[in-house]
Amino acid sequence: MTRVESACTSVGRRCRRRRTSATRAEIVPDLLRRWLGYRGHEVFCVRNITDIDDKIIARGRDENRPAVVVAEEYARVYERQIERLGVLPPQVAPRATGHIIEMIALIERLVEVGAAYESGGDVFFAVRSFDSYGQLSGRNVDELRSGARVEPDERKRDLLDFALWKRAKAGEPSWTSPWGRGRPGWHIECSAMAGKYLGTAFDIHAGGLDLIFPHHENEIAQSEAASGRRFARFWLHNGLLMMGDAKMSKSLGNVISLDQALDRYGSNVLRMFFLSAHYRSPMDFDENRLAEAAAAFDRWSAFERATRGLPPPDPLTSTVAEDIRQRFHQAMDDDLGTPAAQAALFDLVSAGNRMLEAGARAEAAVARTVFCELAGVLGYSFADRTSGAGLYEPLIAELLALRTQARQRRDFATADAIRARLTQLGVVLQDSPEGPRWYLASP
RNA sequence: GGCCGGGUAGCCAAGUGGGAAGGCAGGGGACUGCAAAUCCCUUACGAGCGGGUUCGAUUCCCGCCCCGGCCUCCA
Repeated sequence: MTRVESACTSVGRRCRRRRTSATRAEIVPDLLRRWLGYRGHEVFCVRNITDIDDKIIARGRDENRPAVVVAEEYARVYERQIERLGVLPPQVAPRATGHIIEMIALIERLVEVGAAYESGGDVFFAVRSFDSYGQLSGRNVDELRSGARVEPDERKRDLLDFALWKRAKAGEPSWTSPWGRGRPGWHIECSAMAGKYLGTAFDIHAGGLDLIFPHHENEIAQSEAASGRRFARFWLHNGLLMMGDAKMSKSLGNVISLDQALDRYGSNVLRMFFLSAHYRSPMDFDENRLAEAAAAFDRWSAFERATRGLPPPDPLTSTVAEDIRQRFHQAMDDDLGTPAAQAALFDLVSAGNRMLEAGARAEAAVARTVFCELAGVLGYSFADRTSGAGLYEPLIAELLALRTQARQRRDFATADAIRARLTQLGVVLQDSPEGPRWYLASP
């Protein structure tokens, strides 16, 4: 069993930033999960949702509704969106506000072991009490201190200490605690929920590179100071997704929301976009990239379509397909090397098309099987676009027959008009030696 | 200023101390009534710049330039 915390997702922090990792921080752990699963590991995945913070409180006040209600609404919208992206749902998606008791217990423990102290209703983590603080992000406590530009807070013993519990302010949601009414600070919720659902020590913690400091660093400090055990064995940090300068993007007309992108391109294309670069590299989000990804994915779906009707492969193997499977495995085993893995898939598609061209149908069927298997591991799915038109299917067939008749009497004007009209209606027509084929345009 | 990551063809993007993957776009050809799809050929004597190590560097080392992140509250 591999225990994974997929990402610390905060509801309050949505899409305002020029640079964000939110979507990638969902795609990347999803990829890891799928790959581990394919490799025979059982994966238990938790996605923490932070549903209480300044922004949520502010929004609740603006909308004149309880903050937790607002938060839950946004959380569900978020989850729906991520699901549309084809991200497998986690086994557990705990909410911070449902784990106040666990957080309080954790903070009490930290106070007990001398890693935290109460100060006028606030509780702070004493950073200097934790020797390896800064290790994950490669920071040194003294340098951090000299670089600090914030005015000293007299309630803290040390500038670097961070809040575990915040004394309640008027009009804010608060909970009772041993230190009076208040609410949790940022970071502690992730430690509490990870501890509860994954255990005090677990395998992999994923998240955006932007969270490495201070959030992940603080999670480690809190969790390890309390448990005395190693928190996460491995960290999977994804590079950021640059949304570009909002003004500039707007003038170029390439600013697009995740929902819009999903509507326009579908989840496969989004996935192609994200997996085209290595997960640790930074990448730019703009619509030209999406259009390129769409063109690239079209090549895959064309192959899938072309091989759909092939008889299932008999035991015959294809050395070409097996070589490619090897390449794919090797690329993915080496730190989820999706660019190389996908390159192998593109080569498989080329080889498969050549098999088709050469009439090697049995071998092409093997290529198809391997292709679908591997693309499936990456989370791609191929819908049947040659059916599903429901009642219209017989009508399409009828129009195709009319067009074929027109072509036979060399009435190309009529034939082309039928094809053009069908295209307008979202039915793509392609002639082949075996007769005309059609499919519904994506997404 | 400090720490970290990155600069590879028109665009995107890998691997590698010794032939620079793959995709998109472009050009030529085959097939086709046409189109689409597909196939074949083609597009970096060069990898931000300058040094160094080496028989040999895009790949290692040093310096510089540029881009980005973090270094602060909040998430």
